[in-house]
Amino acid sequence: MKASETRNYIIDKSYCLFLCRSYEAVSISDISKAIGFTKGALYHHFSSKQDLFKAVIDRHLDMRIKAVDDVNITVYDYIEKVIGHSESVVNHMMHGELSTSPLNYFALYIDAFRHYPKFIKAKGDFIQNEIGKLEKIIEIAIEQKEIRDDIDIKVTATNIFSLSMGMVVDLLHTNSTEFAISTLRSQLLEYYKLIKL
Amino acid sequence: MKASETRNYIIDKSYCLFLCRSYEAVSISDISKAIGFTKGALYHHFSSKQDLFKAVIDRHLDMRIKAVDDVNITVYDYIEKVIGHSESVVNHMMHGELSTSPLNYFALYIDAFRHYPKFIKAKGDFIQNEIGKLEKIIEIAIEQKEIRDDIDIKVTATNIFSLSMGMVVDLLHTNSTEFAISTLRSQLLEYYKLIKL
DNA sequence: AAAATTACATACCGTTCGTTTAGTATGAAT
DNA sequence: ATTCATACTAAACGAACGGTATGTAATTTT
Repeated sequence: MKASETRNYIIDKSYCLFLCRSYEAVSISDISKAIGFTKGALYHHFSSKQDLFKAVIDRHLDMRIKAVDDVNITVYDYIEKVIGHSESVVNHMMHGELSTSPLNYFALYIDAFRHYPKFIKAKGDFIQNEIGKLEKIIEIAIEQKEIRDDIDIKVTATNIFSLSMGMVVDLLHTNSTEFAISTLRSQLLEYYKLIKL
Repeated sequence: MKASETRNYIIDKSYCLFLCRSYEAVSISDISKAIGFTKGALYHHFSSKQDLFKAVIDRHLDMRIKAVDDVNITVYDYIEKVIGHSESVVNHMMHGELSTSPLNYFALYIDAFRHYPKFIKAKGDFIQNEIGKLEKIIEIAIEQKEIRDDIDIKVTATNIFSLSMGMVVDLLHTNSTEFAISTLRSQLLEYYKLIKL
């Protein structure tokens, strides 16, 4: 088999294991068993366990998750987009080919933070950028008289962002994606109701 | 030394280790070194690693964190209480005797979920109860004409709760507790501004 | 004071860890 | 046909893992 194919194959299989258990809890032997190759083969493609883990994170936990790229939309459209995006992310988590709990994704993030230092910075930048875009959207929405002008733009952006993050906490305890998404929708729309003109 | 004292001493020391690394990453030998006793002594007080871990969680991650016990307060007072409570929790995390990142607390929660099943239920009940109390407070606040009566009580309670949870995400990327707390204050007060009469 | 229990230390169990080394088919390039 | 890198297997490495059996000093109970 071609090297790059095998490499990706190993990464994908390892991803499942790292996702469902922790970095330390998954052993090289476990992975070797899962991929159907010996440990030697594994070390032919990756120099160490950490090297493999980094490859897994790069491939599967990268910041490709951009809900919004255009700032020329209304706040209402932004909220709709965020809901839609959250829905697809959650569905992918829960009902994807490897159905797992959001808890596991959280745990994988933390493992990434701990074993792949550059990741925590990337994630921070991502959030900062995401809130920045939202501020821009709110600014425009005020000019366009979509929403009230007596609100604090920065804080409002943070609030809306926090609400979408709050869903994650929800998901940790309720196992129904439908409920979590509908809660998120209610929360965001309630907030929108408060700020709209 | 008395048994119960030694036991608590071991729990406290283990707590530091489990907090800063993960359950799997901390070995019995690590703990043995940290407490200055041998492994044999350790297994005299605890029957297994998991048994020790459960004791750590029971002692240090229990649900004693109740910001509010009285529902006969205004929404404004509730918010002030939550801010004050969050402040003390965060300060304990960051500037306590063992100064550590909120990331570690998150990780410990997840470890507790994974290795101490009853914990996830307890935490879920706690959140449910917390939001329930908040609903009651909001209900009264509407009757007392403190806040608007055209809001959805359940959703509003969830929103306020989500905002305080959002701070945690903040803390994962900013290392300044002052900033995180002042952001939380701004967020909650901004929301209060929107719902007050 | 004798007996029994407690609180620890010492030494070791079998297993598994991440990693390395040596060797072997395979297929392309010369 | 021979060379040579590639993609893998098999086996072993020392270190560390969680856990236990046995021994002993100190304390408490009788």
